[in-house]
Amino acid sequence: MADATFTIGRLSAETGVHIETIRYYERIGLMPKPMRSRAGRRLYGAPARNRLGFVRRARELGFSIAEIRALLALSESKGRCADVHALTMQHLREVRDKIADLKKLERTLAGAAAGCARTPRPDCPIIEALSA
Amino acid sequence: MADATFTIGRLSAETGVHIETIRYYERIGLMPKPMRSRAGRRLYGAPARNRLGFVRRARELGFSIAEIRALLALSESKGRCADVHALTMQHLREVRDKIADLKKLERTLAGAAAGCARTPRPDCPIIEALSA
DNA sequence: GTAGAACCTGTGGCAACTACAGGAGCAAGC
DNA sequence: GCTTGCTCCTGTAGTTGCCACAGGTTCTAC
Repeated sequence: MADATFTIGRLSAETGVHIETIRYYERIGLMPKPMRSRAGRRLYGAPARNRLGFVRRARELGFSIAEIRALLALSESKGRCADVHALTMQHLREVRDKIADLKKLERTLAGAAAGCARTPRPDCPIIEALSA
Repeated sequence: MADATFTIGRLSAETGVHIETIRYYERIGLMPKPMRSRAGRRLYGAPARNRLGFVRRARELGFSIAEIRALLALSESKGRCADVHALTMQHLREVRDKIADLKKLERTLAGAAAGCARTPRPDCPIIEALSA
């Protein structure tokens, strides 16, 4: 648990990020290239675990890889809080837009489905709506 | 406007679906292979326009290609309205789940951003939250 | 007759992974 | 000391739903 270094399997287990995803993050430069054992296996330490945890939580909040790159740069360069705030607000706006879009969609779908449930006609009103 | 046949450019203009996308739909079998002119150009008629319109509207409602395939099959085989209704309700559930997820996200992001806005500390609470 | 639009096929790219294939190393039990 | 089975390695291809070329032909309008 407090080992200085550990392999990718353990990093994966501790952070909940798939092994393939960790290697993918390395490939695209989101995670730094780790040390290797004599046999060529990746060896990680606490900083890698922290960074990967950061990435995972940011991904869970829906930040894109590009946005996470920016957040990481800001967090490491001790960038101004205002920059982080701006990035977060930008993301928040996108999330809110998406919610609005989906709600509109929901109303349309619910309306179509309700019409269908009410009328036992042979011609389905959902299909009709799509064919219009 | 009432021509018997027209080319892909006109089909694109009339339906609002990109030419590349129409060819893509043909490739994956969502649209049938059209007739060809002697020079090898695709020639479409009203049924193709209707079908493509159907696909476009269904895509706008967020149905996946696989779901649209099912809807098309149901609409053409005069499938039971209940089947269409079930597919729509399934999709509606997915949309509602996504809305719920995004709302949770929105609250988290808004909370983090609000903390940041309120406190002019050197350490950004958003970064801290992600690092935790 | 020729300029430039519109069309053709085929391929590669995007996001953010996931899933192999085919091989090598490593730890533990017999 | 050998085998079993797990973990790891690289590299490539697949996923979804398209979009964007490149490099070529054909059609249309002046």
